[in-house]
Amino acid sequence: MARASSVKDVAARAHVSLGTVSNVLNRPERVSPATRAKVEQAMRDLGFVRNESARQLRAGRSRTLAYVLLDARNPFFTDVAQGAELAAESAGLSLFLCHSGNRPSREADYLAHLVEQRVQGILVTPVDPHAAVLDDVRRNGTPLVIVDRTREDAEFCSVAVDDVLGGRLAVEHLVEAGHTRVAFIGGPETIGQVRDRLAGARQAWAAAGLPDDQLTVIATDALTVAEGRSAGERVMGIGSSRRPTAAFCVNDLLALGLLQQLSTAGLSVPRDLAIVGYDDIEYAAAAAVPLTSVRQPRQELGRRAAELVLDEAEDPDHQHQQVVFTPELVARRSTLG
Amino acid sequence: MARASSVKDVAARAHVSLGTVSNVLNRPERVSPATRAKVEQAMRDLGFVRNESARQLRAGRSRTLAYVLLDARNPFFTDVAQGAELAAESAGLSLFLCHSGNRPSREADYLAHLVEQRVQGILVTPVDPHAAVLDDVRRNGTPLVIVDRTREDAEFCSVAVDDVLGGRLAVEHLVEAGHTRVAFIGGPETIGQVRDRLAGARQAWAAAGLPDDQLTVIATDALTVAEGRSAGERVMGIGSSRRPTAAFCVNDLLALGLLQQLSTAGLSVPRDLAIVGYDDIEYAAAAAVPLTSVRQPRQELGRRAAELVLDEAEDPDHQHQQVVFTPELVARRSTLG
DNA sequence: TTGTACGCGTTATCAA
DNA sequence: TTGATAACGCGTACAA
Repeated sequence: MARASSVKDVAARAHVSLGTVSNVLNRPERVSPATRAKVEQAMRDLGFVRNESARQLRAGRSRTLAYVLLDARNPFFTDVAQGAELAAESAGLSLFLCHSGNRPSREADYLAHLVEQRVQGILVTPVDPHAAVLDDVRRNGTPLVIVDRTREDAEFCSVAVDDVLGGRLAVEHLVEAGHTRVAFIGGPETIGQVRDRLAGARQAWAAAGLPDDQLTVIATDALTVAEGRSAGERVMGIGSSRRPTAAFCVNDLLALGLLQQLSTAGLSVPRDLAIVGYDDIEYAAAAAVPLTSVRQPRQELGRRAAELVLDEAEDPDHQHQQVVFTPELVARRSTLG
Repeated sequence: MARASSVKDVAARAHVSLGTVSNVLNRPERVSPATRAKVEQAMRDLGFVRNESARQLRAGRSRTLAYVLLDARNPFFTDVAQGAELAAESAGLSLFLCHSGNRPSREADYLAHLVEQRVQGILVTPVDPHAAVLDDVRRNGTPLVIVDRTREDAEFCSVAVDDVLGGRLAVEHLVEAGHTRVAFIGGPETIGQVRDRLAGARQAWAAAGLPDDQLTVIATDALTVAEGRSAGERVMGIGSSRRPTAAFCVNDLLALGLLQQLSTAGLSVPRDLAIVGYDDIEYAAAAAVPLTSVRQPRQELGRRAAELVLDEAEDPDHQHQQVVFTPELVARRSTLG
């Protein structure tokens, strides 16, 4: 396949100068209709396509945003991506999704590549929000916004959801329904979300005057359906006199696994065990027993993150902000019997 | 924030010429350890980052692949993306995911942008495999592979799965289980997959010597959970003497919706209705009643597509290939009672 | 071993 | 209205 044609080729074919071709592209009003037609014809003949690398080299800035995410298979992240996509589109930009698969090395690869590409801005849900790679990006001057994670220092913009509040909402809901023995299912605690939601759960529990030891923590190794099933086995292993009557799962995948395990074992939800999930993914409402869940404004999260990164890119007086959204409980049959 | 520093800045700071800096980057063996150290120190001091646009302009080729997909929220596509990601990684490339959201205009935007970026190659699951935008990409010389769709002409490489066979496997499985009234649920028929799987279903049905009118087609407007629920209502509206005893759904989302609708209505799966889905997404095995489903080698699909696009990019003698993978039925409780 | 000079494709300035 | 030319940052052939 021959080398793609350039403005120079177009100019030659249209018998005009290179500057005129450029004018046709960038200030068409300055060029006479006749020559413009000639040039446009030449472009069609040659199948001319602007070379974005050259434009960018010249302009010093690109027309793309990127979102580096942990796991494209988790609907939470793809919804966030969708929100960012909409914001990017209305700013006339492309959004590239990069899938780190939870691996620090691949995440670092992508970040480095994006910085080298001089993208306008990067959104990232990092494996570890304190990793030095993020600071490297900052030092190289590429705007970066942390999504769904937070850092104590105010070196970056971030958008997140109030997970402590989310945990509180979930447990308050169960307490109001009269439950006095509840299981908290989730882990590992290295994940900030897990810690925060547990903290919120404990706040609500204490506020209701319930004894500490009636809020059982069942630790999992990951936030997956399979772990949910295994947690279900452990819950059922608890003697019935001490068994919780409700469970709060750190995310919907766990809740779905738990639900499946219970119905396999012939138990009924919510009669034998009420369940609250977290994230309100599409499959939550579509489960065999529709799942009560804590909904996060996912699209809004992505949209706001994209706006912040653009502000950082364009406004010299940009101030970093930590945006915190408010979650909301959606009650369904898994707690309403 | 100041302009990012260039090789020129590094050269000035290290008191060497610009060519030497370039040598440190590209042929470090040619430069003496002493000056090399000096240059590397200057790079660190300035936070120097190569400008990929300039490199690419010079080199004429980029270091990225892209996958333009229909719906990032469908696990099928993200699994394909994962396979492509692995292949890209082992070739030392980045893979950018672009989400068209099933909209032809956004798909066209992305394809145009990628061609302008001169990416090494594009994988695409197009809204319409016959759309002219694909031919435009080809004419501009960017290698392109069609994923999970096919075209009759051999203008492109493509990777797909044998959907006729998949349809046959599903229905053969139901026939072997003794079902003689079966519903085919899916649509719209503008989607090639729907047509092919239906064709396969009919083949198997005819081969078993069963009468045409006992294979009922229930058309849906989309392949979503919500449509599955609505299909469920329609199935249940059929008088019990004529009601199918099994359903074959064109994808797992439909099957999950159907399953949910049935259990809401107090019917049992598979006793009242056996269900076969398609795709074998993670949630299929995790459903309240684990779903029998037709599995496609999704990661393999992505991996192979990436390999083909790289071959097209690198081998001047490249021949287009239509790769067709073989699906496989995974039997679970939704048909095994 | 190090330095100089040119070109990649585009855009913008300035002169004609 | 159109044309000539410089510059963006990098890589490389060639000269010193």
